[in-house]
Amino acid sequence: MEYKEAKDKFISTWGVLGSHWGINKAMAQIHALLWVSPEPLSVEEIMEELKISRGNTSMNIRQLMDWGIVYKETKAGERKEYFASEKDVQELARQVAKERSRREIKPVLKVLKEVSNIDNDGTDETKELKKQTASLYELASTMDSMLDKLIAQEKNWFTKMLMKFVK
Amino acid sequence: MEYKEAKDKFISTWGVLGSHWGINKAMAQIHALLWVSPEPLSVEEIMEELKISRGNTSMNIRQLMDWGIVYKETKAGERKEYFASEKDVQELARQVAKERSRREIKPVLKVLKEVSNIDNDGTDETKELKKQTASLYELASTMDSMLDKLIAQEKNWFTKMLMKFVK
DNA sequence: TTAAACTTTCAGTAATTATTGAAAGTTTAA
DNA sequence: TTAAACTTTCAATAATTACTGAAAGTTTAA
Repeated sequence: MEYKEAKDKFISTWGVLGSHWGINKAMAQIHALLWVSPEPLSVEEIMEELKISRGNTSMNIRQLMDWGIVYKETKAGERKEYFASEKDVQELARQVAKERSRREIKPVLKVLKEVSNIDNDGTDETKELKKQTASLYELASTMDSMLDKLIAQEKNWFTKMLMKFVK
Repeated sequence: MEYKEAKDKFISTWGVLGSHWGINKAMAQIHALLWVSPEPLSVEEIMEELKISRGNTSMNIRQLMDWGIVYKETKAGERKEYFASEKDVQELARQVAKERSRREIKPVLKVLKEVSNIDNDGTDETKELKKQTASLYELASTMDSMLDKLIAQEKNWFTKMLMKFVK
């Protein structure tokens, strides 16, 4: 496999993975492109490489910056903006964990807590609702605590921890 | 909050969470409904409760069965089929982990391995592509090994493991 | 200032994904 | 058998989501 083919395969696969995980294709592909690019890229270059419009590029770069995994860079003496991705895989994992926890897990935990704490009126339905949402609450909060730990720790903590269990 | 309100809130929240994670709303909501239902439900009952069509109900129940988290049950002397969800939260987590690993992580690992192993032609671009896809490969395979462990273990392993890190 | 070089926004449109509902298929009791 | 009771399929349609491109906005150098 040649460079170009391999790169395109990676970008395309990353796009597909993203869409399975609720991240739009363009956003995932821009990230993939920057992830493997040795130099920061301009909007023009990204548009050109991925064959997407200026608007689409601009909006998705912004989202990647909101997620904290893409940065704006300027080259001395140039007006144009360039974009580069966070290159450290641990840091990438930390940021993604942090954002998904904040945006998705935390709000669900809140609902699970509320629902599992409704008054017990003694019916089977209510008992089951309380029991089942409480058990999901436990699972989700355990997982979320783990993510919080991960987010708070230094870079290598995650891999170190995983290694204990994998080896 | 009353029973009905709490239940609807849970079902709706589960639907939203699903769509953030690439699972369609109807599928997530049917799962939520069965998860908190003390008794198995018929297709009619599910349609009625969630206000969705027969076809939609049927197709999504089938997917839930493919995922291994919903079962068909028959009541003695009745022709109609009833459906019940796996009620154990650990088992639910195991099944979801198993399916997502199989459907999404494994194929991505395959691509990452291929791409990171292309010939090094000495250019910066190729070096960066190899380096960055290799580091993703490491992360993803570490995580996947963890999932495999989880999938293979007895029910409590997951929580036990997590507890070590959370406490 | 101003105008060139660039970025962002957003209404309109395209593409994708989910849903319906009726027809086809299946099972079972009589 | 057969026909009633049920389930599944799938073409048509609706709903959602993503994308485009031109206009508006911003920044900077002269």
